[in-house]
Amino acid sequence: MAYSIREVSRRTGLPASTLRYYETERLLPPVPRDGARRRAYAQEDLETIAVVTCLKNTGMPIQEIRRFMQLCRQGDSTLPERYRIVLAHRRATQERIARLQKELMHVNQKVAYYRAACGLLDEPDGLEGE
Amino acid sequence: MAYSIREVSRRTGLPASTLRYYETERLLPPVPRDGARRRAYAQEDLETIAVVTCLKNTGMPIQEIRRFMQLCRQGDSTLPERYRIVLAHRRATQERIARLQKELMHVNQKVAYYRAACGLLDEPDGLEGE
DNA sequence: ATACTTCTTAAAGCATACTTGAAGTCAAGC
DNA sequence: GCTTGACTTCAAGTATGCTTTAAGAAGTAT
Repeated sequence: MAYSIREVSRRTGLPASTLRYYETERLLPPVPRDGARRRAYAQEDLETIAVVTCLKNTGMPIQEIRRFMQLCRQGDSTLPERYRIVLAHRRATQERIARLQKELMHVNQKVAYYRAACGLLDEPDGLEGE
Repeated sequence: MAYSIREVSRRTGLPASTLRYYETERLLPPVPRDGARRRAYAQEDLETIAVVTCLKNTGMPIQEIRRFMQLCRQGDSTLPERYRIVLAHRRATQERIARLQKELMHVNQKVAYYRAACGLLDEPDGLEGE
């Protein structure tokens, strides 16, 4: 039921150095060690890492992730604040997506422009794979 | 028909320091100067800045933006390469959006979890604005 | 028991994208 | 004519998020 840092790295796709970094930055709780002072991750730690990764992938800065994860370790009294944080973060993420989609339309216009412009050149092959 | 750096900053929302930085990084062509060696941006430069901003907002790193903008200044012979770049960039942007949307679902699950968990507490007010 | 591998910590280093500071130029207002 | 304010360049500094290095400990294979 305990995973080495190597195994966790394999499962999460995160380099071991990053897992150590997250721990020193207190995004993860102090991971229990084995007899040789090596990290022995529990299932629970894997789930914590998944949450951190989700927040990171949605653009939350390390500082805020630390804040949130610390609240998680402080029990039910922090539930309302955690709720406010995830609500605000959902909003922020929705706005990021909306902004990306808006910019994507500009990129699409560029694609259309270049497709037309290239079509007028002497048919450069190998561009049909789209 | 010529804009001061201050005016361009106001129109684009980018700090003057960033406009200078983009120029030294050759994301913009050398901007023409007035009699006092001050930048006098033309309409064309505003459009160039808009393109740079679009690429930046969609996550393209400075290096690649420089590459693309340099190709733009090299004439029609670079059209096929520019086409390949915008195609690849569209793909990358679509993938980024898709990944964000996937992670957003996880965030939504967190929101639902915390809404329920908070509902079981003594009704903390001021959270209904969603 | 000796070598190899994998881990440990702490500190330093790196990449990216700007931002700030210092020292100087120039036109305008008082 | 002197100050003020907006600009100039160039170099150095900052913030974020890791990654690498150095020095060492412990378990494993020969």
